[in-house]
Amino acid sequence: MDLKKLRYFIAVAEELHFNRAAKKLNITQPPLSQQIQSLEEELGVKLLERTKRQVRLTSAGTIFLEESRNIVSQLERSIKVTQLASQGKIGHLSIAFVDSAVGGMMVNVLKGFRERFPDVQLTLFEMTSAEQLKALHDGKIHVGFLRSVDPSKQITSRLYTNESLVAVLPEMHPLAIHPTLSLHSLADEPFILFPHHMGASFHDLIIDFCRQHGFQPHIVQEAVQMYTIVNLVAAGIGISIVPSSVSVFQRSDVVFRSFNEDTPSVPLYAAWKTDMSETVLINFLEVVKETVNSQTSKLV
Amino acid sequence: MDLKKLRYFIAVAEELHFNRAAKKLNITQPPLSQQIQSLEEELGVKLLERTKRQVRLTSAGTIFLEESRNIVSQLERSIKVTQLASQGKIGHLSIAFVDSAVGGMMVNVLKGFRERFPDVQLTLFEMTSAEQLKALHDGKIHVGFLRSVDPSKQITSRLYTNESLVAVLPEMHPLAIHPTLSLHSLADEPFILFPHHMGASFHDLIIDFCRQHGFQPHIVQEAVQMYTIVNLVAAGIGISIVPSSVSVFQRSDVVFRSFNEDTPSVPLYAAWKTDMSETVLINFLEVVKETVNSQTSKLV
DNA sequence: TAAAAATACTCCATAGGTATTTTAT
DNA sequence: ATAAAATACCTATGGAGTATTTTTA
Repeated sequence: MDLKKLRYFIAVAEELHFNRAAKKLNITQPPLSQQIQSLEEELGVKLLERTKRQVRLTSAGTIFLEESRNIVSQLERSIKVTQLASQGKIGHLSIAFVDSAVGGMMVNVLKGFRERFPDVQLTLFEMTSAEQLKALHDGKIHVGFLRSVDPSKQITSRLYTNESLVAVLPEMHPLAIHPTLSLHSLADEPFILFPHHMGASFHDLIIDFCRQHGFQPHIVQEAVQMYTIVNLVAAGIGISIVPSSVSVFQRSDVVFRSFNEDTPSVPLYAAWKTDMSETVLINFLEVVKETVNSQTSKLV
Repeated sequence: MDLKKLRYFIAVAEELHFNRAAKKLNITQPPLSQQIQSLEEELGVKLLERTKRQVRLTSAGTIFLEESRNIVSQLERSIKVTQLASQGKIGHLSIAFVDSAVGGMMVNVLKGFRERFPDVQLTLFEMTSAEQLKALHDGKIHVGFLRSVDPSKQITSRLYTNESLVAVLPEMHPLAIHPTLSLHSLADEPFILFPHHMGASFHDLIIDFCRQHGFQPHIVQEAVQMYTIVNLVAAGIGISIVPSSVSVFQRSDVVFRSFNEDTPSVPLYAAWKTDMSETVLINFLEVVKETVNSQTSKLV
């Protein structure tokens, strides 16, 4: 069954005149008659009554006209939807991020993407870096913002930002009176840290940083979310070292202090499955790149 | 756009393998590849990812697969519906009848039709014969059961039944004590009759009947519906003469009495537009004919 | 090397064209 | 006599076939 036949039938049913319909369809009358005949034969149904110098729809023809219109318009709609999907203008994108990334440019990325692709549905997940890598492998998310790279070639990463480290202290802490501090002054402090087993990289970064300055931090508490760590510091459980972007999350009883020393930089990567070539993702990564560029140029 | 392409695409999308899909479609692999290519070109969208020795759907392809399935199944449904309509197995039929016809075989006709064509919707109207002829001309009803024929050739009528006339008397009327009566005994009675202006034939039939037996009936009241007439008789307004089938409508205070004389017969016709060739109507008239035959044979 | 899709090309079915006939008013 | 659909016949596009090449795991 060719959709063309349906269009031809619709034209004849609308004009109730083979010649006019043929003109409208930019063909001549005989092939139109043939097509309608073949359509009727294919259905085994008389659709049109050719009589008394005029064409009339049979009742079955009336029904088939309605149906044909539906099918043709549905096909047109389907084609449009498919084309929009292939251009990444509609569809769905699942995005994960480590909680400490929210404070940075993430919100600008999301705003920019939503502006350019308002009909793409975004689903956001907060996950640790390790959870994100697993979710990427499993195809649960399309893209992640995380702090460690995958060893395999199946995941592609791109550096998004590099942050320095800052100390988090209770407001009443003696060291809080200075605008900056030295790392070794924290040597005897109780530390709250991201757990090693949930992602070695960030944990080890802090430990190494301390070791390079002559001490082994005394860990009294582990916590997964950076904002949990900040809250624990506020409660007086201990102090911590976090990526600088966490400091956008201000709360009472807590202060952030940068170090006199150069700190190691904490990377934030955007990561996606290497073989994932969906246009929604390509578009999203494009917006990510643009956002990074515009932010960086502002800083200059 | 040929629906064939959609079917081909569905097959490939289901098998994710051109050779197997081609086998399933009873064609060879090369034309299948070509058809899919031409479909992709027509849409301007890559539907399938041919890579690494395997075929995969793109996300746009996934959407188009869903859409294609819908379109194909809708087309199949549309064809079926149209075929059923052309066979008169679904659809709609508007039927009118004079009120006095309900008592006769009408109910058997309706029952028989409903049995054979349960998916045809019937709409019933009670109308006078004149109203029915107008409604037939206007295309408001498909078929009518009425007591007069249309002079024009546009309406075809077929005799359905012929009834005799009976008298309707109040129960307490002196003439009611006899099982039958003579027409001339009604010569001085007050008559309730169907109005002349609403359809001359039945009115004139009664008048002529009386005249042939030597009197002019004294009309005290007119009423359109036969059952109204019966109720008026019950109320003591007068007496009347009605088609015998009206007597199936028994009510207290009223008796029906047949005449000693031969009465003129009152015809009941089925009537329809001559150029109306819809199968629902043909089927209905067939059932009408069968019902008449089976009823008649029962009487024998 | 082998499996699978793409390409090359051949053939025929059929859509669409022109010319003409049939049909109903 | 004329308007309109059907029919006859021709041409050319393109769908399906066979044979072969390309690609990649």
